[in-house]
Amino acid sequence: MNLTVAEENYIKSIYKLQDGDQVVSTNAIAYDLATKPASVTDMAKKLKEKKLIDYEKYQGISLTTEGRKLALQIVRRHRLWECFLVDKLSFSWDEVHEIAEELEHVRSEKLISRLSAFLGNPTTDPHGDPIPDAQGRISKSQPLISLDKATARRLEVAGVSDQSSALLEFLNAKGIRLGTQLDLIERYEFDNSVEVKIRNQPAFTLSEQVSKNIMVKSL
Amino acid sequence: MNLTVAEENYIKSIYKLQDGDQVVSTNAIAYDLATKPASVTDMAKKLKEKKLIDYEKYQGISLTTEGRKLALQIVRRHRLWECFLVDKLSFSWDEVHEIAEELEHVRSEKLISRLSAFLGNPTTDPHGDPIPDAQGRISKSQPLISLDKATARRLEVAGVSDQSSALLEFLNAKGIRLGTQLDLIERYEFDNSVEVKIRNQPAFTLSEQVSKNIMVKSL
DNA sequence: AATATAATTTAGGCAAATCTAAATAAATTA
DNA sequence: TAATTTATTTAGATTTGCCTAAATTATATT
Ligand SMILES: [Mn+2]
Ligand SMILES: [Mn+2]
Ligand SMILES: [Mn+2]
Ligand SMILES: [Mn+2]
Repeated sequence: MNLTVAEENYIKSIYKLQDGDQVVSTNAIAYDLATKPASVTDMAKKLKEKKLIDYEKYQGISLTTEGRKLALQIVRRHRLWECFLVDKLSFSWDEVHEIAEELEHVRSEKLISRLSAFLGNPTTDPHGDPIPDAQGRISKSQPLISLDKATARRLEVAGVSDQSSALLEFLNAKGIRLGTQLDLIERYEFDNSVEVKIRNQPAFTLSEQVSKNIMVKSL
Repeated sequence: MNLTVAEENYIKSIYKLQDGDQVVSTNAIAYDLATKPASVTDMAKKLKEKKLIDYEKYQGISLTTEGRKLALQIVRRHRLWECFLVDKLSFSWDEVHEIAEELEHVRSEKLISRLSAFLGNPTTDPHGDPIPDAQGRISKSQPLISLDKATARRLEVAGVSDQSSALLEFLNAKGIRLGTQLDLIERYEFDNSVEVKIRNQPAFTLSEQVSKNIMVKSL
């Protein structure tokens, strides 16, 4: 199956938005890809033709088994390149998405398997997201909870659910990155803000907006 | 100046074929890019519009100063990626061109400067070709001669002028790579073949076809 | 110089990926 | 339920990059 760059971007977007096996709306895809709903309808017809999505008009879109398989390969490439940029080229986690968005379209089995080996076959990317293996399998880790719902006192940052540069830069500034250990000091009911502390640093407060997007595991 | 992938490939091809400042023919570009002369004419009009080439119909094509500047950046990206593939991902020199042909189109100043630093700011690629610096300057090395014209006895392989997989694989098989030191044993006038020897190995003969494409410097 | 051949350009078309505006269907609200 | 709002699709265009076939220009050969 040979996909164009545009087709790959659609497949990946649908995969991301599906999150399980719900059906995805035309509008949601258009918003995610910064394009127009009419364009999504056009592409939906093509992808259905290629048997990569299930689609009946007005009924939403979902990936076929074949489509999901391809999506996982694209996601794998994207996340491996993000690792490369951070681990080898010292980019920070808020700078890599855009570049990986292009690198992910260079298709070469050998390139990707070698890149993966070169990086030590990582299983998560710089944002804590899992990297599918060459067969598209995702090793399931312990389920994460968002910081705004956490109850345990000792926590470790294991991911971010919003990957906008805005959030990532904010977290950079606060000294929060993947693997950072946090003590949960207090939760304020009034605005659902939460006070946390990093070892050897003064405590500080995070808004619900922020804490909702920080995924943690308890230690 | 924002170029499409197709435009970048044309600019790079013109740069390669120009080799100095000759004018390049429609046919030559079509052949190099495996496309049709009519398509080249179409693109020539667009690139002229963008002031990247000088072009008057029937008079051939040449890069403007601006066009050459862009070409050098593309060449830089291409060759740096080739270095990455060989030095870091252990590809052999006959496998990297195709992949670099795609990677070269990922445009990010920062990516390329970091990649270059990561590789130790190399000045030649795995085929012995020079890598322009960020300003497009090419450090001129001592001029190379092809093996079929060499006279000195002790030689070092410093490049290949034909980069087809066929030649590169052949050289691999013979144990000839960049930096290989050769003793020139004999040149046979009859067919212009040449007998060479690698240290600690039996001597062997190379056809003119082959020796023409091996660039050497004398030691 | 006339003719033949080769190189190049033009004309006309096609496919991919997008768009805007208008039409239609679905969902929500009164 | 009827009206309104929202979501989605269709119709019709545009841009980019490519193609084939035919016309034109340049070059080489007699
Ligand atoms: Mn992408
Ligand atoms: Mn990521
Ligand atoms: Mn290319
Ligand atoms: Mn090269």
